Amino acid sequence: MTKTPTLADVARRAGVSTATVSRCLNAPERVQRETRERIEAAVAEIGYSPNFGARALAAKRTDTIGAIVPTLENSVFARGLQAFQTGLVAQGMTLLLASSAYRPDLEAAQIRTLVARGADGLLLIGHERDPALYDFLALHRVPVLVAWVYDPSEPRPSVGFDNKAAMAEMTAAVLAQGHRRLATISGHTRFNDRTRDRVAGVRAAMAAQGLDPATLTVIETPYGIETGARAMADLMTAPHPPTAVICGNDVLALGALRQARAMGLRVPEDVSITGFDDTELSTVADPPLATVSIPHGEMGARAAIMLTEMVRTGAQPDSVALPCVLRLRGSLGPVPRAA
Amino acid sequence: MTKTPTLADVARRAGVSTATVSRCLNAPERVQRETRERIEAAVAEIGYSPNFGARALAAKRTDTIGAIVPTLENSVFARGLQAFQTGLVAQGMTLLLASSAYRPDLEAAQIRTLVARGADGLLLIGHERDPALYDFLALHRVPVLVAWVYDPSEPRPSVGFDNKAAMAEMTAAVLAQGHRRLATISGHTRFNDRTRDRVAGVRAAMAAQGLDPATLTVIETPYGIETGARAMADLMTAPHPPTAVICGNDVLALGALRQARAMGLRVPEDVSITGFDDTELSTVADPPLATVSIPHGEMGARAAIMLTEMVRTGAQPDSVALPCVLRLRGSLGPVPRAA
DNA sequence: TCGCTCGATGAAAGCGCTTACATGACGACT
DNA sequence: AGTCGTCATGTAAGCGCTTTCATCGAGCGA
Repeated sequence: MTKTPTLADVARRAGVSTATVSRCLNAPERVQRETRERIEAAVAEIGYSPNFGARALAAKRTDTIGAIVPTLENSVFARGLQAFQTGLVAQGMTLLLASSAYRPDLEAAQIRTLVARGADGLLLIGHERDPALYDFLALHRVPVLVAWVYDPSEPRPSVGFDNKAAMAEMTAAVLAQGHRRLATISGHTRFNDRTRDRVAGVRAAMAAQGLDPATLTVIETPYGIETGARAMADLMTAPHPPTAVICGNDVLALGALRQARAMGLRVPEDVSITGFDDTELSTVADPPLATVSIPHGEMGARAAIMLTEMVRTGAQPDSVALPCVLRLRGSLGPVPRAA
Repeated sequence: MTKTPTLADVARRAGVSTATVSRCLNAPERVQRETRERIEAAVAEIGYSPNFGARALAAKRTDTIGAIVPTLENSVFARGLQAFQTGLVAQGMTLLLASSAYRPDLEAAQIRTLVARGADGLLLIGHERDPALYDFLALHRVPVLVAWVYDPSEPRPSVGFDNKAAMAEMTAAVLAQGHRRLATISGHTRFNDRTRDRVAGVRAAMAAQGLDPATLTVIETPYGIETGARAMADLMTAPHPPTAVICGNDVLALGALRQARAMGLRVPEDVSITGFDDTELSTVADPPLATVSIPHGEMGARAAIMLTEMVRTGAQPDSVALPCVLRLRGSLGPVPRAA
């Protein structure tokens, strides 16, 4: 069992000092061409690759970015994360990933873990969390970028979209179809500013049309097809069922859609259903799901660039708002005559 | 700007040596109760947390596990990964994640990156890759666990399922419905043993029924709803269209389903369609998709335990086969009379 | 009481790399 | 010729932790 080669081995072999080898690896332009070639040859010959711990210790950075998402179960975050990861790789960074199962306590633990693991920066979803966590991050000088929301009033930079405005736009489209009895199936709004903003968007759009936002029925439930279906069942068996159900995301909406079918309700003739996210599945549903399309790829890519910049320069960039676009598909139709 | 506290600060404060503090952190039972309490108090007071780089350098491990999946775009890998990540956290490990976009060259680059980033072990999807990569990993003494397949004949341990057998089972179910003109929409089989095994499974089942496997029409295409739809269009406009289309995964199948609907074909009356993976979307499709259910969660959780064990003890565990189960849903029906 | 063992702790040597600073060679300018 | 700046490289001091080995008492059997 021979030892793994070190910088010193390379230096010896190339007949230079370790400093030169280090420079050759980190800033090749600062060493003469001839020397560089000699070093590169030595590296190749003995199969050297730098020791991560030593590098991290000496350089005080790991070139590693942490991200904590609520879940990977559905493709809601997976797509943005994919773009984020790809973007990081392009910047020479690596992704440390954790998930919180939508639980603030687990998220807090993960934040601490990732920082302890040497994450140079952190991507978090949504602004809302215990201020102590932000203090902790400030103490450790770990820059944070918040994604999936855009809120310039928050002290931290974010990259995402205006959940409230997007949902208001969708609601306006629903109202334009003549619907007046609306219901919303939402994720839990506690600890979750995205879901809360979306519900607020529905209410805002109603108010803008002179409707009383208090008449909106809201069911909160964990994200999931099954839970969406159950919520739908509750809504439609109530005394005055809504004519349109605005769901907080596509997964809930697909559950609602399935449930409607199971109850013999036609969509959109008997009830309209809308989603949020535009996961690729929404086009496969029957009828295809009307939803709000979110720029996952753009958001992930931008996040990678912004966060890398923050880590490297310490800069505090401006928040970036990305546009959402309405996809008005078959699951949204005019209000039924009888209603 | 005060410096972040170090082990030495804790030691000074607690009136002990750094060695004792280190022991207290890593093997608390080896230091006397009273001393331990003093140290713990000091840690809390000055808000100490260990430096990752230093620890990695001195201990020669990072408690970090790397994983490289082909993509996060769809939920095929996301669900297993979610379980894997959760399992790792339970073992005190952290996940370094990369994706390869199904490209062997990118995967190779990612493998090198993750090793350079100090991954103690690696989770890879499928066995097939350049042997030089396995040499590289052996050289760096990084244990590898292969997931999403089960193949005890390979030299490396794997945790997953027998893709060929599972697909053969599904095909047998299709044949049992009287279908004889079959087609398969598959992911690319080059560099991908999973897809290849699945196609082989279809052929094996045909042979078992005395059919000529050569009569199977196979279309290879990248994974995606659109590509699945296009493949379906090609299949159904050919001279002798199949009566059943067996897809290599759910995403392709959902694309095929959508295309069938677009072409005015009824499923399963005119054509049957089956998938593979049992993503949660398959129950939402109309008709619900017949598919092979894969134990994502179990696989991810087992992988986390096995790989942690490999890293900690250097053991080479036996491969683990997990059972798949057929979900025969509405998209599979009897062969049409006219066919 | 003596000699031992054993458990708790300390001293100190790295782990492999980065980087501030020192050195020396070489031109260019005065 | 003397001075200075520049560039390529070397020297060496850490970075903060783990771990080996040594030390020191206390407890214990003879």
